[in-house]
Amino acid sequence: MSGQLFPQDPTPRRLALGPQACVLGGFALPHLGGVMPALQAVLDAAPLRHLVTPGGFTMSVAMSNCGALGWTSDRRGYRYTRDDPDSGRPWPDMPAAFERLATAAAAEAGFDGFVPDACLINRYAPGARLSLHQDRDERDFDAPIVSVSLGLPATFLFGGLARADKAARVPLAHGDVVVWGGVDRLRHHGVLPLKDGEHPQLGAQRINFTFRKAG
DNA sequence: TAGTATCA
DNA sequence: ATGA
Repeated sequence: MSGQLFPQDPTPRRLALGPQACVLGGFALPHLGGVMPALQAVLDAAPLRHLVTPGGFTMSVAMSNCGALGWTSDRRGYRYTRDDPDSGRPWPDMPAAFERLATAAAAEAGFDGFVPDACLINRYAPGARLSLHQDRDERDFDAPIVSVSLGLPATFLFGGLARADKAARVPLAHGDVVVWGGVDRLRHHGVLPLKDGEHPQLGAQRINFTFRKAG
């Protein structure tokens, strides 16, 4: 039962996290046939890597990107770049299957016309985590954030505008999508350390896509 | 402060 | 496991 927010409901499942924030249970599942091969191609061209924070710590989550802009971090700070700093080449194009999934999920959550130009790919091995933070490196905060969960279940933290606000704990399963925007766009969020396990399709890992309009 | 460790 |  761990991570099963929506046990036996066959229809579109939604859980409100705020006025303009929600979880869409299992929303990504019908799209995965097109998404998984594309993911493989993206990671072949831009391998996952562990970024370093401005404070000098290596992140436990391994990251890559596709789309016109990619999120990166190093000692100089956080930013979006056109090129992969590791290869010097542009980030791989965002696969059409990725963009369709993101746009459909946003529309389902009430954000019509979402066109992401950035997809951050996060890979969580057991133990990997992401501490509470805000997404504030984008040019404007008009567009929502669309976050897709694949593989092992995880506990998502959804806090408030202030970092000290108590964060809700939301179990996320394979295929769940979280969308937040509008008045909820700058809410803090994170992921608890991933528990060990084995997923039938993805093995001992969790993959997360975070779609944004960064530029 | 997109981090970690330690200690209640 | 959870929070300071």
